[in-house]
Amino acid sequence: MNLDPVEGQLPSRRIADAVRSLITAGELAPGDKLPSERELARRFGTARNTAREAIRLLTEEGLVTAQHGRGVFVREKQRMFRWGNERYSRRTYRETGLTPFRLEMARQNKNPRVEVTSIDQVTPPFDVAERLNASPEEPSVLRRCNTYYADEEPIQVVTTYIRWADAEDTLLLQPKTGPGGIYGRLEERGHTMTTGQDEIIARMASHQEAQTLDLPPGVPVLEVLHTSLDQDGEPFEVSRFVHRADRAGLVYTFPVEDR
Amino acid sequence: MNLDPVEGQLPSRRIADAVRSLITAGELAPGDKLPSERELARRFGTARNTAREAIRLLTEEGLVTAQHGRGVFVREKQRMFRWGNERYSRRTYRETGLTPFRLEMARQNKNPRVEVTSIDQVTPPFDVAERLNASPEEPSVLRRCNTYYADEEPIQVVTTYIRWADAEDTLLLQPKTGPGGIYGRLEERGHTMTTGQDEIIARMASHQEAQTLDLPPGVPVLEVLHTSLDQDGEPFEVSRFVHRADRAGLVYTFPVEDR
DNA sequence: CAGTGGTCTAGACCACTCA
DNA sequence: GAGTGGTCTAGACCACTGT
Repeated sequence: MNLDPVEGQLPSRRIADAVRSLITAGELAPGDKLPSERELARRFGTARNTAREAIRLLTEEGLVTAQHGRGVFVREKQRMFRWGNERYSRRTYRETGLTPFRLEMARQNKNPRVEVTSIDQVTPPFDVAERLNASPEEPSVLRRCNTYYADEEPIQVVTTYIRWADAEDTLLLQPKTGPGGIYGRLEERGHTMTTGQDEIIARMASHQEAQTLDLPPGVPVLEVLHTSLDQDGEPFEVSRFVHRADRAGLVYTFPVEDR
Repeated sequence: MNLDPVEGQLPSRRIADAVRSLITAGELAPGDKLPSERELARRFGTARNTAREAIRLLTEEGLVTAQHGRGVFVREKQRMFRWGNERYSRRTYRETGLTPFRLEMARQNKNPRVEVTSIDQVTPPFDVAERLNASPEEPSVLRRCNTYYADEEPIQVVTTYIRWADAEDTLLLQPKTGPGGIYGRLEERGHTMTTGQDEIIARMASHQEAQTLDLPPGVPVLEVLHTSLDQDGEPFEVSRFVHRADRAGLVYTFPVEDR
């Protein structure tokens, strides 16, 4: 492995550049182990901290990932889960009998599992209250928190908000919401999803999210704030999806109106 | 400023937790200056590197940002630029006479500028070739690279790919593409955008992107790979949008088909 | 057990900002 | 020029992994 040639200003950058070019050149393939921090330091004639700083730079770029006691490895390209407006298509559900999540898992040959982590009556966060026409100052909504697993790996965390008036005395208060899921129960309350709106941002994960999603450092999250509008154009459900961005992508297909 | 109470295992975590709770409690407002690294180290009885590690953790979470020679500051909440399927609405363009970018800039009272950084005939990257039905092994496409600025701050980098057969001998080879922009010229070649598809991922920026976009550390990018389909369902244009994620959000509104 | 990454110490010099 | 973050050194101990 040739690790000498790179010229540069800072020692840490020189080490990072040298390792990065090995990776992009394919000499270090995904899954390969990097030289240890001590070894890099020795070869470049620096202190271990300096080699460590170089590794940190590469980690931040998402190129490598460290494993305690084992080594630093070139990150594997992960298969992507794809979500988007198809997530709300009733046709797909009727044709396959599968929820969008289970359909995607079947496509990828993974074992799906959904864990309902909490169901309670809460005061909605400001952005949710705004979109749901609910009071941000009293416990006006039902909140359902779910974690979705693929082969026991956490993939997405979803928090669903429904106005309390629509939720009380229904199966929405139970973990099992019955046939058709939450949208089935909401139809019985007179809300049919007619329009969807997804607002998407990317950001670094909070401490807690990083733990729940078992996120390696340097991986951002994709956050989708979904609002369901019914036949009267009234919002009746808001969900916040948090995906780990190295495993999830979104796809939206839309007509472009002419006039 | 009360910085003592937090208990925890690691000194660096304890410092980070203490500062984080000051921020979330509002005692340190956006724009406020944190105590210096040396001061934090003194108060917590640690080495400076340990306080520095705490700052690094907070930077990674996107909570603070360091300015060389000035200090570390609580990050300002930035106004969001919102993009999405409205980006391709012809109606908005006809009603306002503004491109989506200029419209969004006008809404936010910012000065728009578009810089065409290159126009050339190239071999398309694999993902583009796939979506555009173009050969990935010969210079089969025109590539146009643009950087978009708001008040002279780089906001997004856009790379547009068009099959060479559709582009040659047109204004698409020039920086100024004429009335209606590139879609105007492509209509003259028989392609009217009828359907759009946006594929969205989030990731950390590459070295070069971080420089072009003037990205602070710890800020991911949103990448949108857009494909335009014409009246025959044939793809005729693919663009890759790279946005800095702390300044940009996406919004998609879509009908939910019933059957 | 040896080797790895994770964290910490106690210094040092540099580049930048601001009064 | 005083104070700040940026980088580096040369050690140290710990927790985890594999043989």
